[in-house]
Amino acid sequence: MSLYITTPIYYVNAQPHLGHAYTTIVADTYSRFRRLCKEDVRFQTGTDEHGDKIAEAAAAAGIPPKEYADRISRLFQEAWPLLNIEPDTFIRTTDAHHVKTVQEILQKVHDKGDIYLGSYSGLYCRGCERFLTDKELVDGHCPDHQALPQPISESNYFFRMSKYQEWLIDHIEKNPDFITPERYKNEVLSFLSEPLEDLCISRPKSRLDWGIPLPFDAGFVTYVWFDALINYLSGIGYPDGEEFNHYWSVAEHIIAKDILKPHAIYWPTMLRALGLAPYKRLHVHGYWNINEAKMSKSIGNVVRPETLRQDFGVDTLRYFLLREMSFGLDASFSDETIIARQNSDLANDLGNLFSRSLTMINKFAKGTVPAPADLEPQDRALAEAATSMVAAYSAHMKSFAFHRALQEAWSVISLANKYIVTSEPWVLAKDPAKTPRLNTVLYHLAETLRLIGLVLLPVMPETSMKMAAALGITPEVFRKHNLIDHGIWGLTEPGVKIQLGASLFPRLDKKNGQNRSPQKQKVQAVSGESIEAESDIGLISFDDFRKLDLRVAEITAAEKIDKSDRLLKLTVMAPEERTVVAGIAEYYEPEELVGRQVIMVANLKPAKLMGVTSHGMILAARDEKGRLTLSSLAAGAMPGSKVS
RNA sequence: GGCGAUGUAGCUCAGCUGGUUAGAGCGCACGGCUCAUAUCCGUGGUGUCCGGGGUUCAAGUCCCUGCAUCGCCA
Repeated sequence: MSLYITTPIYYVNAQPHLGHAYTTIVADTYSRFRRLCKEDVRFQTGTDEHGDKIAEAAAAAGIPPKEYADRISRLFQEAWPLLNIEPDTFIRTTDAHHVKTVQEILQKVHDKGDIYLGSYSGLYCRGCERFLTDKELVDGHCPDHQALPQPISESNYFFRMSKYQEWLIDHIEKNPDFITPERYKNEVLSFLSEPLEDLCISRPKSRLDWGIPLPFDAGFVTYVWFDALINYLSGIGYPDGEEFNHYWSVAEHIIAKDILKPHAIYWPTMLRALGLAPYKRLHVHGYWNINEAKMSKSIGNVVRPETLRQDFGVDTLRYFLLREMSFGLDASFSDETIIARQNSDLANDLGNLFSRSLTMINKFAKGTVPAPADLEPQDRALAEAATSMVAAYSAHMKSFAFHRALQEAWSVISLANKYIVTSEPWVLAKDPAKTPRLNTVLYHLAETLRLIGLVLLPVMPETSMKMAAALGITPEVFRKHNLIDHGIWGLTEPGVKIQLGASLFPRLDKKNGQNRSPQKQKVQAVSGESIEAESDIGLISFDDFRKLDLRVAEITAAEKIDKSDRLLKLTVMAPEERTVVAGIAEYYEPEELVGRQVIMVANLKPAKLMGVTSHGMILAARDEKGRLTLSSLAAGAMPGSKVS
């Protein structure tokens, strides 16, 4: 069996963040899983590089759009190997063969009569890169960008999407797996219950130059979806080529729920117009909420995969993302939850099972896996559980229930830990007469670990390799292992030497992840220069803001500090009495300060300045002449009241 | 405003077509073991299964209604 799995191509207006990483890790894990089932897999990801926003960002950076796209695209290409993600193809919408394919398809659909010239007038938001309806506006402004949309009237080309509406409804209803999970299928059907409008697929060159020109009208470029979606075809060599014939019928797309409509409605109708079969399946996942806030570029609480890798390691990150989210639903990400997973699931359960089992084989069987003797019921129970786990795991992996698949593996890990306690190998080891029994127990542990290591390969490739290596399976041999031939009990050859290594997973304390600061999120390009890839760099999240304890402070006393020109020692009520040192002596006399209310950072670490310890910082700003002017309130407030 | 989803232990959630004392993991408390990464194993408890009404011999599970949260559409 073959399989073609894709992620969306990511728009190069943002650096890779957790959302991109999740989708791509899912695709990588699924690819590795199907390969582990001996299937032929083609895995594609890439970048989407045309459009207003890119042109504008490039202009702002003073470089050509292509150069800008090159830079950001490279960030994606470089990010994936760091997370052990191994796509077969990385497509870019600026690739020559993609451009050519898009034009061929446009021409074909145009020739067929499914693209026509129409006119459109409305209010256009540059931030959204689209026209807004009156009902979307809030006080005449775009609700997402707070900008005033511009009235524009223009001719444009439209794709006759409505023509295929009935066919699409029918196709979705006849193929229950076409869109999963079911909630998203229902959402699409609900949307399709209303008449579909035709899709505007062009922009006049006068307004947007950075795009693929329409082959039948040089005055226009194609817009967003007709360009982007076609990557799924151009990446496998449409219209001809063996790869295309081989892979298109088995295409499965993975997306986040925000681009459901283009993938579930635009794309199948485009394919229908082209005379192609629709893709096989569409897998839709939810969002990661970070520290309980919605992850969003505009809020700025994005998490960089690279930072996570440094803080927790690739395998922990991959395990966490797949174990914590049930595919399709939203999930929460926080340092606390990932650390909890690492400590309880990975270090305590798996890591410790692995460690204690290998140590016992080393101590009680001279470092080689012994041959099993007569079996007792609990041996059979463990072997049976491990074997049936492989089947249950596979079924869940096939249906994108990654968290369930992992739960299956962990129930065997838990059983193996109980098995050790009930069989007490350390007691057996003291009595030479019990050596056969001891050998049976140790063999069963080794074999259970081999199977666990095997099923973990798609999720945690490094850990899986370490486990195999420790059990005496070389990387060259292990790479050839698969679930069909090796997912069965009893393949460990007695006598194989084990290799003791370091712990699989360290236990973490809460300090991990704490070094993640906004400054560290600046991404370094290979050349070493820092790129302002998106507007949110340097922004802090609301949670960051909440860390600040800003309060109204009333100055009750002020005096100059000896030998300092700039420092004043202030006594403030906020509401408790504090001493604060402020560098405002050049601009304010002590006596004019008493009674004033200012804004103070109340939870700044105390610092000693010219021998006086300051417990806070008074906020001030420079005026146009460079003089400091103190912060103040428009009206009086209670000393100590919170500023927010 | 229309459609839909969700609301179960402190937290995160599982409970298929209604059927014996409602479950898991984490956290918490106590006990046991010592091979092991202060890890593992065992025991324990709490739940008005969102509120109200109804169908049924029997409802967390079906119907109606109210509330809350969320999503899509307008």
